[in-house]
Amino acid sequence: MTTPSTPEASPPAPVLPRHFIHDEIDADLAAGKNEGRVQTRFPPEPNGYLHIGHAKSICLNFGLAQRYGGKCNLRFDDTNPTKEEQEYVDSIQEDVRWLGFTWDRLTYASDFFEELYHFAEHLITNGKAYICDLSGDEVSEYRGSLDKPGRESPFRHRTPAESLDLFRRMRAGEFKDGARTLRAKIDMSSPNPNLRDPVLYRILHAHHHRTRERWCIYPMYDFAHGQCDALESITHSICTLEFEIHRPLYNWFLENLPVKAHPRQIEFARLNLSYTVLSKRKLLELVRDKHVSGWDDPRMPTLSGIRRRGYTPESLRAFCDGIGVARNNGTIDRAVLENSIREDLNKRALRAMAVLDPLKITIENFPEGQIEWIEAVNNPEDPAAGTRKIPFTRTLWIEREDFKEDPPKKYFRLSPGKEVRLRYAWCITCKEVKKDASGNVTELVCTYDPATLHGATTDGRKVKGIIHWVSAEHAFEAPVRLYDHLFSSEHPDDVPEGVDWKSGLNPGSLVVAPHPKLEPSLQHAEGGQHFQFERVGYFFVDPKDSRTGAPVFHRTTTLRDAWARIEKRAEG
RNA sequence: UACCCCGUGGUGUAACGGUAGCACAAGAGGUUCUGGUCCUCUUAGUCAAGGUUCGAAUCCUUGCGGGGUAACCA
Repeated sequence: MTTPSTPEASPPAPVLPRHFIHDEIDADLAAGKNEGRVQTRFPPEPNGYLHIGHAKSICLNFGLAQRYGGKCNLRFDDTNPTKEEQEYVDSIQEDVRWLGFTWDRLTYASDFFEELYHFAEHLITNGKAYICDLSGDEVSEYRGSLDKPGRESPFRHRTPAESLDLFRRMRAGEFKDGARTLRAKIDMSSPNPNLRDPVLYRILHAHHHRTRERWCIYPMYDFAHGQCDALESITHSICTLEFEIHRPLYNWFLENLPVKAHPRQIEFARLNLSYTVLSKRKLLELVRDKHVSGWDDPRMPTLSGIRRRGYTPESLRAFCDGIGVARNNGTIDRAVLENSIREDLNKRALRAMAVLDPLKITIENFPEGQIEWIEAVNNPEDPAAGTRKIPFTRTLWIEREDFKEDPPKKYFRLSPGKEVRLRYAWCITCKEVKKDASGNVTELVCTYDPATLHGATTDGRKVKGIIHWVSAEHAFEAPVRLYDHLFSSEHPDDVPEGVDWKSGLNPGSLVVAPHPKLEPSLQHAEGGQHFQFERVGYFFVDPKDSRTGAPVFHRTTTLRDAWARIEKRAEG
């Protein structure tokens, strides 16, 4: 007999939090716009690797499409051939797929170069754009400044016929880079500098990663973006706050061009994360100047770096859904990200024992040569993960920080004469401390209580501390890379005038454990697997550097550590 | 100095003129063979001053604070 499922019994579907963009879309839908369609796009420029800030945008754009039963395109905004590369195009697609999203159409702004060119001729013909012969410096001088209106270009009143001829000759390659531009004729005294006759096309004799040498004039972002949106029938063009001031121009083009659709631009605040930088320029600099091993260095906030660090797409999506979407500029605490991966990995990561900073102990009343195979749970959160056997022998490794000769108050771990439980095994008591000539502890001699393998002590004495261990005879060593914040300061972008932002780099962001001792089952760990090293942290088997039988571990994040907090508080 | 946007606990985000809620962080306790997980509880907020209203985080005005904008970048 099965219990009939009642509505109460089935867990409610997770409701993603609403935000202001939903309000806007709902209003558009209610007003009957776009035939009830919702279509978005994620429009990266292929000039760098995607980072976690892009993840927010990806989750937003694809998430909106999912929520409203619409579609989301992936569009490469490739209008500047001097900065864009195929390598970036490839990595971006990989990252979006990895995050778990499937685009409807894969497009490139360059797919629309011919249409954009004709749009430009249309503006010229209608007297709304002209060819300007001013140099770059002159253009910016004529533009005025934030508080001073601009002056009209002397070429502003060229006839449409003359401009059209010049524009065609620009395309034909008759002029050198920078010799002329196509400019919109809008308003040189507008308080919005974007409307002061913005440049639409510039001459660039450059190789483009897709169109090769086909073009020597390229549209500017403003002239390309909205029109591409319209050509793709995008309904809602979501972008970050710094484009807000471009919106009047975005709309001006759509109003003055023969486009069928009129998408709407909506801006939101980009993600900022503490203890890292999130600008492509700075990330590129870190890569180029070798402060990190590459775009996929596990300390990088890039999606490829975060992936190699051991973050899961599920945890990233949960993070992005949880932080909200608004128009306030703010910085998310790194701890929120860490919380999202801990929450995910706690449920799925297999447990194992690994001693990162080993200290040798000898159980003097445990027979030499004897091996006891002890059963250990693979994941207490998931019974289906089963159990495994771990070898216990007379000589073991324990964590050096799990022993203190002079234990502070509330220290539950090993110290002379004190008893602790070895996880899954027996309770031991420290009988003797061996040291080298300079006073460093080299070995502990302990005894074990054979009656304590399962359950408590027989005489009722309490053993509060539990520590992890590895059989010295069976342990193996493997590279274990311990990562920390890339920057020591919480807001690495906030540096005083004249100070290099890179001076905030954390010198301890990567520490390789010198002689970690791992339990034997870990030898067969495969690239891409997640583990929790009990009492230590979550670790990821690096798919890039690991080989069969020779895994390389990356610390994704530490476990929450109540003792560390107590210690820290005691210090100061 | 011009224009635009934004101000809700420490951080981020809800509340759509009607009980200021959630998450993270912080703190206290409980459970636990991970000082993990889990559970309970606590601290803590509407930038300020006026105005409209029976009633304002929400609408208006002013002030203050933060951010954006002057590439032939996106």
